[in-house]
This record gives sequence, C-alpha cells and structure tokens, in this order.
Amino acid sequence: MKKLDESLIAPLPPFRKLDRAQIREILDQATSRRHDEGTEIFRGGDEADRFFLLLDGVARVVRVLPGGEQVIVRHIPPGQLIGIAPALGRATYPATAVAASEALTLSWPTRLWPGFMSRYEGFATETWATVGQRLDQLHDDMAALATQAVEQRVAACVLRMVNQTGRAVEGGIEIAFPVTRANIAEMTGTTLHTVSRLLSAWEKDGLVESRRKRIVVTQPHKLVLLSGATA
DNA sequence: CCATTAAAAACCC
DNA sequence: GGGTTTTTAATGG
Repeated sequence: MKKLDESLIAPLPPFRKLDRAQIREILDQATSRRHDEGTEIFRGGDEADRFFLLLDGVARVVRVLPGGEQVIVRHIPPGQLIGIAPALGRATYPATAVAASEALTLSWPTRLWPGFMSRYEGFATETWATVGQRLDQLHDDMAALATQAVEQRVAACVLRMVNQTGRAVEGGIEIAFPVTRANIAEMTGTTLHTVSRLLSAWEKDGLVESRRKRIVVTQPHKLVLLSGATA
C-alpha cells in the first residue's frame, strides 16, 4: 500500500489536536480502500472488526427491517467516522453502510479503538459529539414523522442533503451524490410516486431542477419555507 | 391528503 | 434492447 499523506486527516475534527508524529502513527495503522457506488462498506449484524473514516464520497446508512423493506437512516458526508460500534459498546454493526457515490475510506482494527480513545486528545470528545449529533437528528426525524406532512418532510430531507453535501453549480446548489426518488421515499417514509409528484411540482414553481439521480436546488429559501422549519 | 395500482415515457449502459 | 428511473392518471382510504 502506498504511503498516505498526513494532510488527508490532519484537519478533520477527530484528529485536529494531534501532532505530526501522532497523525503519522495513525495513518501507518490504517488500511485505505476504494468503494464503488452501490457497494457495501460494512453490513449490519456483522462482527464489527473495523471502524472507518469516510475520506471522500457519501455513505448511505441503511436499516433492513424484518419484512425485508429497507429504511435509509441517514447520509454521512466526507470527514466523519462510521462503523463506530465500539463507541456504543457493540460487537456488531447496528446498520449497513453503502457507498452512495464512489467512496474512499480509511479503517482500523477495532482492537485499536481503546488506544485511540485514551491516547489521542480530542478523539474521544469528537466521537461523543458525533454520536450526539446523530442522536439529535434521529429525534428530529421521529418528531417530523409524527407531526409533519409529507411535503414538509421531503423538503427538509432535500435541504439536509444539500446542507451536508451541496456544491455550487450554475443556477443553484446540487446534491453531490446520486439520489433517486425511491431513495428519498425511503428516507421520508413515503412512496416514490409522491416524491416524484412533489419534485415535479417544485420544478414547475422554479424551486428545484432535477434530472435522473440529480437534484439542484435553485431557491433554497422557498424550500425552507415549505419544510415548515421554525417560523 | 396521501397510498396504491397501473401503464407508459424517458433515460442509460 | 433491456433494465432502471420517472412521470402521469385513476382509484380509494
């Protein structure tokens, strides 16, 4: 394996406080891997023998229900830790992670986790912060499912993806990974038909432009209004 | 208001 | 071409 550059991870929150020697030490223990779009990074229920840092691309976290239907729990933008079952005191991954776009990860054996937590300043607190944020989002999603109409939930979902991974393109901000209407339906607890109708209506009103698997938000402000956020 | 069903068009390898 | 994605309409809870 070729040597990894220290600048890859030095600026990321979990490693920000570490000196050069520590970064080197971490990188030398890491395995880097490329994941094709649509392939699994790890599978829910499997033994959590490694934890990962998503260097590039977007990871889709999926829970498969007993019935076989799947729910997209969240998307993870680059720079975050995933598969951190050891932080939750678990021996197995709680969910499956799929590369939503071509992705690049670093990973380490889980047995190194305790050492990371104790030896590297800032790693533990960043981990807790990440876990806390994900819990928060989960609570927001539950509240939205219970109280908001479908159009509001879909609007909020699109906005969240834009905020997490959006990049400027001409005419607006584009979600930086491929998303289908079916994907959005799985995230928001509705059907692809309803999502399709909503996006068509928004496009007619000039709020978004979408082609297959691509969504560009042209009027974020109006979407925010639709999402019913804190008036 | 929204899910379901059905059918067809549009897209991409 | 053939599978996938998207759109549109009709029906019913």
